[in-house]
Amino acid sequence: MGKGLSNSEIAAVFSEIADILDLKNDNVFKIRAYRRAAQLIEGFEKPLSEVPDLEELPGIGRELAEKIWTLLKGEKLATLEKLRKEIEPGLLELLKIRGLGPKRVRTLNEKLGVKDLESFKQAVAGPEILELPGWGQKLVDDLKKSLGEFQKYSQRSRLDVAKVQAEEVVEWLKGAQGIERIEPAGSLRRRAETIGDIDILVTGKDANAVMEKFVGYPKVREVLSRGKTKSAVVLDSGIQVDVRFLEPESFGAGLHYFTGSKTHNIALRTLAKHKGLKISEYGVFRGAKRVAGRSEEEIYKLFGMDFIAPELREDRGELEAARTHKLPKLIELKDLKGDLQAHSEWTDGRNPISEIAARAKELGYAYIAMTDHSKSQRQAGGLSGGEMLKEWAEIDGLNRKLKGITILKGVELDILKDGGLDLPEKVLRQADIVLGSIHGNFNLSRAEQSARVLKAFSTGRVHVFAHPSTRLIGEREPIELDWEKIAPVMAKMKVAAEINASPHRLDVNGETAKYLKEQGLVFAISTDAHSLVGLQDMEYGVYTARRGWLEAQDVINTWGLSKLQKWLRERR
DNA sequence: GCCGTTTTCGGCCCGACTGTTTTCAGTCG
Repeated sequence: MGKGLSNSEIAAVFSEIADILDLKNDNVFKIRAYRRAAQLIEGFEKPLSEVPDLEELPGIGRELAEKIWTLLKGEKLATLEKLRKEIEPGLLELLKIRGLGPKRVRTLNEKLGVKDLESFKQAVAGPEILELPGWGQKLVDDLKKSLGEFQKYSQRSRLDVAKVQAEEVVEWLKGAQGIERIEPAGSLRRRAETIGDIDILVTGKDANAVMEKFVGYPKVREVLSRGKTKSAVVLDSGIQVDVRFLEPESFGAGLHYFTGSKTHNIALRTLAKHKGLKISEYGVFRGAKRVAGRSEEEIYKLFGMDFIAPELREDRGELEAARTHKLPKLIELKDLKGDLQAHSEWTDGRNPISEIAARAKELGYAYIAMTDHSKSQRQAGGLSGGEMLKEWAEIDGLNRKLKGITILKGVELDILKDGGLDLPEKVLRQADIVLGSIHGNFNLSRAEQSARVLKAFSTGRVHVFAHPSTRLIGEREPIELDWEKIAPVMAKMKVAAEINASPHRLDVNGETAKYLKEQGLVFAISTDAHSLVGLQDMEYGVYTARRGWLEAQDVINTWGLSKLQKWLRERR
């Protein structure tokens, strides 16, 4: 592993600089430039070290490019070191508390000597805070509440958790009078892997009725704001939900605006400006005249663009592709003809193979791969070569009996620390499909980790690289992998990249998938189900694939059984 | 700090909501 910083680490440096500048009340546009750069870098699909000319990136000029080079060399950034000395380090954390921005934090610091979470806690409890101009009892009470929430719920929610709660709120709101359309927007609509707040847009005849209905939702723990067109609440679960009411002629514009992403919106807005148009959440305007806004299609059309699916709206080239009519025809759930990772009671799954196969058939699949663990996964009941052969014999028997579904004889094979395979090749040769997975030694360096998987793939026995990064969302960081080196070998050895559909994993993620597709790889979207319910997670894998610009043909389990089998055998 | 088919200087996205105010500051998205 080199000492240079990764993209997300560089993004974090720029975010920190922006925060400190904010606290120092520096030039807002300079601050915006740093934040914009941080966002760009965070979502950038390949390592910045491989970008020949950083200044070509939008929002990166000479100074930021130089700073990036410094960080890539593993050197410290003088700017940041200097700025850090100019403020109390504990103040940065306070900015994350709802209701506390740079101005208030600065006031607290200057007038009351607040320097971190602890001293802030004391300040809101004491009497002096109420003497500050503009600080009343209500504000202080609100800040106390946000402080409590910050300590309890500082993380974002997983996509599946947020989606279910949003759907419940939508159902409830449909009971309000005069509702015409209701649509969740925001990162949830873009199917991002984690969700901050849930945004729901509504249009109809009676805004007041909608707001009244919303704040009366039984699972509301607290109403944060209640206005004519916008209200916000916190649910019992801790998730914040915002509801906005829009007039029908503005609904498309509002939906677009609140779906984001922010960078996508800014890019489109900039384009609009060049055409003498102004975009807001109420529509697209030429002067005072609204020229579009009822639907999103209408807005994109105005700019000569095809409709851009929400999953693509991350400012990763979608506007240009829409303008030149080169957007991908994104994969859909109905394109899937099978599931390529599932576990049975032979190892750590809950159900017998027969039940899983029956459910797969109900889901409309033509095939399902049983991929129980290999022997190193002791805690999961991993199988030895002999036991694996017995499981496959059971599958042979089931396949002779079953109609309308084919069970593939698979294995989720551990890639050992040294890159060795966890079962003998002569056993693996009898499998229909072999998934290679990492389940331990997560902390190897980038070089060691990459060499490990490359050695495993060089055997030619692995068909799919399963949950490559091994990250668990909100729980475990991804391992270090050098995709620049790994992708060409996977392409040559015909190893597909898995998009693990479990909402805990979503691995590979959308950005990586987009990059790997560009390197010529194919993909498997698999649920990794350990129960019958788990088989239904496929939708989350499809969302992730769509965020990676994948089409049906890029995904091997959209193929018919015979085409898939041919691909699986071709390497022998 | 970035950027340029009106500019290498002078712009940079902006509206809603709350609280503490009598017209606005701060925060948020």
